[in-house]
Formats: sequence, structure tokens, C-alpha cells
Amino acid sequence: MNQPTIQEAIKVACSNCNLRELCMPVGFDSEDMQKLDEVVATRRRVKQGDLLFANGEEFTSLFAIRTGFFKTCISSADGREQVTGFQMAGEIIGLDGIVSDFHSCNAIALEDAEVCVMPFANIEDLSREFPLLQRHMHKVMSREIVRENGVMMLLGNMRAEERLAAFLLNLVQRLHARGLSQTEIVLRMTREEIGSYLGLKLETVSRAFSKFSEEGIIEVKQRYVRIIDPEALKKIFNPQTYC
Amino acid sequence: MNQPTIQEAIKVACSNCNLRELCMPVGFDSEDMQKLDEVVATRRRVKQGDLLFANGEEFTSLFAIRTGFFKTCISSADGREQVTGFQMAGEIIGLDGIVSDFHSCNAIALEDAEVCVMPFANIEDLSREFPLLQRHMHKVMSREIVRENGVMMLLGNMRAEERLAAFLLNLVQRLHARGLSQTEIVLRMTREEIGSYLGLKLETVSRAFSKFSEEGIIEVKQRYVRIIDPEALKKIFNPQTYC
DNA sequence: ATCAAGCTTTGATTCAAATCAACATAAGTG
DNA sequence: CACTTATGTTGATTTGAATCAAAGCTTGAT
Repeated sequence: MNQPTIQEAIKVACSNCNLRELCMPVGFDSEDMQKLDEVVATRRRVKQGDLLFANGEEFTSLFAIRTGFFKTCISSADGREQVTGFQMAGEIIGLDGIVSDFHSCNAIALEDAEVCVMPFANIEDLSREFPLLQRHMHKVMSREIVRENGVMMLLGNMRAEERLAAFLLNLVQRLHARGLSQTEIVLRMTREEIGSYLGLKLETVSRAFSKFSEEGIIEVKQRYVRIIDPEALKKIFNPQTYC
Repeated sequence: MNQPTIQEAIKVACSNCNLRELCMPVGFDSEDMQKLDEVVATRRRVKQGDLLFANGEEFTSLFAIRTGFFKTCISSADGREQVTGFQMAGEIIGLDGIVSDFHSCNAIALEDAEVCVMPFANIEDLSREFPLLQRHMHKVMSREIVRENGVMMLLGNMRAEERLAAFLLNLVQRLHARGLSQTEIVLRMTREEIGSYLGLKLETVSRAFSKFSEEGIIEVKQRYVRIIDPEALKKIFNPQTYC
């Protein structure tokens, strides 16, 4: 079902990875860290547009994103698509598959990407040995649950501009945590994909971008976005705190 | 922050609990099952309208619902409420607290309830000892993630009647799995709470109920609902499969 | 039993976002 | 490069759900 991808047999090591603080728990000594390298079996490259995994595929591994950008999405029986998340370097993807041993969404690379393949059996074995890793995995899953709670609030209660403001703030915050600019973004997704995530149509997303631009809150040119006035965005997202 | 509740020191045992197949993994021998009883420290009663836990409270335990019915909800800075789920007997509540060690939602009893208090430290200790329990906890969290994915699809893509149909079908399915009627429900929540969960206003929920009733799909009288034509509900929720 | 408060239903009107439509811009491809 | 296709913007119109409003039911308390 997936496009062919290169399976690299190169030796991979979390212990040397610059994303370690994002994917992995902190506080291990170097000896334990060596053992933890066993969670990652191999790396895998995924080309832009290709599937990392697909709905219905057997679940065997979680994936830690090393480089690149993904979306996860589900579709209803009559073909409506819902983007359920956007994932970037250092984030874990594939948690949906644990419950049934089959994936229940598609994960698609929005740019050329590389992931660390972490066989779930390895994760479970090492989690029993290392309480810190166990705790870490629990937190990763809980974080995803809490994120989705927030999305429910967005979709259930927020207006189009509030949703887009929240989306932009979340994106820059995560990019900033990875050492990228707090003010400039090059979006990896289309207006339609943003809209799908936020429960809006692409025209509505485009209009909200234009509105923010007219108001001098952001500068937009296609996928390039510069945040001129982050406080204004926060105020739109969260009016009460600012009145 | 919570209303006072009775802390019962009675000896509790999963090994004898009729909800065991819902809360706990299957496949243990009776000796291991005895050890697993340690996961539950005590039971706690929660009166209708009272909080099981509140946003901001320290997270120490997960709760398995023995009897009763809960809602979980979050509120935005300016006071908008979003119900993030309804939980019934045999379900686990409190997963939101794991990531930050503080709860990020309120859990409120919609009827008098009793829960098993499972200190998270106990769960983690026993999970390291018993791979089946470890796997079970992972599945519980993954199931919650997948449920929320489905809610995102509902809120992002579905119309009011489709949302209500999905909600009713989900509810009867879960009640049926607990040995209750597949056709008759007494709702534990108000129209407003249903609306909050589904991203709708209470009037819209009421109108959708009335519409289904006029069409002979359900019989409604306040909180009482009888499903006359479940296939029609499935068709509304999921038109493609039926055309 | 009576009253008050909370919930539910229904109708009239408004409004935010969807839809329909046209064009502009960018990105790929042979 | 020219041409096709994908993506993005903007305007006009429609529409589904929100809002505003009023009345009917239930439930629980005095």
C-alpha cells in the first residue's frame, strides 16, 4: 500500500541524536542510553506525498520523526477527509494503531522525511526495564489526548479566525522549540489541509489569512507567513485574558 | 475544590468484579489476578453533580468507573465549555493528567457514582511486572486517541443530524456491551451537554431529536429515547455505505 | 399541593461559514 | 520555454446552525 521506500540498515543511535530531548526521556546515564538505542530498529525515508502508514495496515512500530513534516488523516465512508494532526521533527506518530493492532489513519509526508522506526515490542520491553522510558511513553500518549481535547474546543466552540490564530500560534511555538524562527513560517500544508484540520473550507482559511494580513497582524504570501503581532493573535484566540 | 466524598476503606478486588473484562486485561491466572488487585487502592463515591477531579488538581490516580456516569469538560479562558467525553461503567477516566501531573479537565458525575481509585504509581509498577497489563494500558490510551479522532471527524465534517445519529449509535453500542437494552436509553445528560460534546447548541440538538422522532426513527420523551429504526440512524451517520 | 428553578420544545430571525464562480499565481513537466 | 495542473484569492449568494424569544414540562423544595 505504501510507495516503496529506502530501508536503511545504517547504525542509528538515539544517544547521539540532536532530537533526543524531544523524542526521549531525559535523565539517563550513558550506559542506559546505549541500551535505549535498541528502541530504534532502523530508519526509513519517506518522500513527499508518500504514506508512512495507511489506514488498515498492520501496526508494528511507532515512528519518531527525524526530519520532515507529516499529516495524519482519516476519511469517512462517503469520502470526507479529516486531518487529525500535523507532526514535525521530534514527534511520535502511529499511536492510533496500538488499540487494534491496525492503523486507523493515514500518515502522509508533506515534505521529504526521515523517521526512526521503533518496533512497539521493543518499546514495551524497554519500558518494563526503564521506568523513565515507561513514564515518557505514557506522557507522549497523554499529551496527544490533551492536544485532541484542545482541538475539540477549537472545532466545537471557536470561530474561524480564532481557530486559525490558535493554529498559527501552536505552529510557531513548536517550531520555535526546535530552534526555528518565532516569527517566520513556511507552511508545509495547503489551505485545504489547514481547513480540514480546523473544520473549515479552504476559502474560509484563505479569507482569515487575508483578514489578519489587512489588519497588520501577519504578512502572508502563499505558504510564507510572518507573524508581525503575536499579541494580537493571542488576543483573537483568547479574548478574555486580554480584556 | 471537590465536594466532600466518602473514602471507603473496604477491601476491593478486581478479581471478583463483574466489570473486570471491561477495565482489566484478560488472560491472567488467579494468582496473578490477586496481585493485580493491588492496582486499586480504594473506592470512592461521587454524588451527582460533584467533581471526581478538577482542572488544575494534581494527578495521582486514574479512576475506573464502577457505577454511574460522568462527563469530562474543559473551558476556554472566556468561559466557553466543551464536553470532551461521556464515560460509563468499566471505562477509565483521568488520562489527561498523566502528561503534566495535573488534570487538564473537570470530571463531573452525571448521576451518583462509584469509582475504583488506581494510583498511577501502582499501575506503572504492576505494568512493568505484567506485560499484559502494560499492553492493556497502552490500548486504553490509544483507544481514547482514536475516539477523539472520530470526534474530530464529527465536528469538522458532519452535519447536526449526522452528529446526533453517531452519538446515539455510540451510546447504545456501549450500553449494549454492558448488557443493557440496544433500543432504549435514558440519557444521563442534558441537551446542552450533548450539544457541547457535538459542537451544537441545545436548540439544534432538540430539533434534531424532534426531526428523528417525526421521521419515526426514534421515540423521544425528554431523557427517554427508544431507537425504532437503527438502520435509518446508521444511514444518516454514514450515507455512502447505504447507497 | 404549590411554587420555583431547571430543562425542553418550537418558532422567527440573524449570521458565519459554505458554496458557487471566476480569476490569479505558482509549480511541475515534457 | 510553453503548457498543464495544483493552489490560492476574492466576490456573490445560499444555507445550516446560532441566536433571540416564548411557552410547556419536570422535578424538587417548602
